Amino acid sequence: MTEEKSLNFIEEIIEADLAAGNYPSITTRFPPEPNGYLHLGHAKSICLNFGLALKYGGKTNLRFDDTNPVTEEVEFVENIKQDVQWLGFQWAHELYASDYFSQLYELAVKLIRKGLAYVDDSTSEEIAEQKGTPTAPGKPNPYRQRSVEENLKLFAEMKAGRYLDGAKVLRAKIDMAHVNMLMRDPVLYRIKHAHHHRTGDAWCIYPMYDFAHGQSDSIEQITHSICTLEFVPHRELYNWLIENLEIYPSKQYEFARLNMTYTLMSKRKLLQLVNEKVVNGWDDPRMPTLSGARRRGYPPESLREFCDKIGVAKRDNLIDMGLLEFCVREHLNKKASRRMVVFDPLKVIITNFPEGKTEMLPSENNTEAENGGTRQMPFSRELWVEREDFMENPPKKYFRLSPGGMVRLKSAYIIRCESVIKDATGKVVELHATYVPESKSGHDTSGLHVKGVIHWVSAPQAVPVEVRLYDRLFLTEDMSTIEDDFKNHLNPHSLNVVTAYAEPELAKAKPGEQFQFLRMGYFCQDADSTDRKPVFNRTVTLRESK
RNA sequence: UGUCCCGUGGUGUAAUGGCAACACUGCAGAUUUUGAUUCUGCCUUUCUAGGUUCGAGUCCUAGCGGGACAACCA
Repeated sequence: MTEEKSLNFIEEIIEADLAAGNYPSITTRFPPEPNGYLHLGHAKSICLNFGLALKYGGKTNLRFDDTNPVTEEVEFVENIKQDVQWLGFQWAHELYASDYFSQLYELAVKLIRKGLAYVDDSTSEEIAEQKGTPTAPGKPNPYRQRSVEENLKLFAEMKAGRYLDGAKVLRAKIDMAHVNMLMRDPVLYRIKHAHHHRTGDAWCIYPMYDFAHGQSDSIEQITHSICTLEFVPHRELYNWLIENLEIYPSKQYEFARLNMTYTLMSKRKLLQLVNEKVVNGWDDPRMPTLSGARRRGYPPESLREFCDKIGVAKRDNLIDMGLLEFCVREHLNKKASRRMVVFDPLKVIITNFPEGKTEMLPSENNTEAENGGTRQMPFSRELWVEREDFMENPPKKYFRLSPGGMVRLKSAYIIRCESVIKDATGKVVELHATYVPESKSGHDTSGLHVKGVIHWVSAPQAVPVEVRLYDRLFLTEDMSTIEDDFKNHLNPHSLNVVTAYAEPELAKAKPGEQFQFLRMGYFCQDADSTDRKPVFNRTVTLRESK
């Protein structure tokens, strides 16, 4: 019980802060911008932020970083909330950066009064040009010398809608020659005559990220503001603003974002796949989005376990998709009921089984679950088996069906292949077999020992189902290394739809229900299902060893 | 030709100056009415060079390598 898991670097910081009495308790936040759907990378951030608060008895706010009305929508807000809850977390407060627009405006005025911000009439091109480069200093322009009074008046006019988009911006007055480019008089406010999803047309000036995020953290008294590595250079500005605004000193810490093999985490590129209909929406099971994962059948606890396993550090990483699949299988193995479904059917006639007779055989739903129970499967003279489970000329170590060979039909009988029926082209169309009556599953007195066990479905009772077989979205392992269009790397076989024959019990399944199709993988019933045709998504294949 | 961040098995993550470990992957074997699960074993690791120290993956310096930074995006 005393085995202690080592701490990640953020936990170390928090424990040190708590031990030093720097904070009575911690407060974190998860700050998505509602301009797209959440993906696996966000799951890492969510698990981190909410997990920390849970572990140390603090709280976590859900705060939408909605300072750019042009790209943000209510639809995204709703889906983000749903995804966070699905992952299993509950926020202390649902908040919006836009809730603070008035306070933020006052803070900007305060900065102007202190002579630390000015209104600039330059175009964005001019500002970019004056900014210099990482190796060359920027240079100030004349607007930098405007008086406090003039800046106050101009900023008020910006707010009042006196100017067109892009005509003016408010900038911090720091140092145009600073080594950190973000400190070269960063833009704080820009004019956008755009409708905001929450504040409507109340505002025509909107704060930039750097003048909204840290200030929101401060207003909410966030103790540990955790973000990804690309914000490291922003930390200096984050602290500068807090200090000069004289507000609650939240502190920013950065960790490495999640990268995974054969996929992308860029919201912009994912949006492109959706818009160009490369995939069927944000929740397409091939997407690395949380809604895609949910639809594909990934249990939320497996995602949490995954986030726990990958850890939190500061070095760039590329996590094997196989690790996520491992976590998914681990949970599904314990939860999912077993069913038999034949994907590529080959007819088998049991020649010594009476015509018209149906025998009901019990089969275990899940031996891994404590009370998995059993279901009844019809057995009859005509069966479907997997075409792949028969080989006319089998190699040495093959232990499925072959001419004259025996195999166990799972939960049923041992059968022997007596003859192979072919069509004119030589294709195997049917197998004739005999069954061993004494070999009935659970009551086997035959004394036979066969190595192979295969799944099967009774042909007359078989129900056709649509099965969607998903594979990796991209063919390239590390998508961060490509230099051409990412769409060139799409896997043309990422979706393969087949009609399969299922045992009748499967017809009772409901959307969202998860199964293991014996020897075929884990599957989840899709919402596209109809009474006529149930649809199943392949969540993940079974592990396969030779 | 800048500043900042980061270099530990194939991939991740630990080791907090004192025997380099855990997970995933891979390989081999055992069990198995799923070639699944389960179990056992094995392979493979501190970027380089100096320095400090009784002792360095850990501290210092330099080099090398990777990443970030020049949106009125977040």
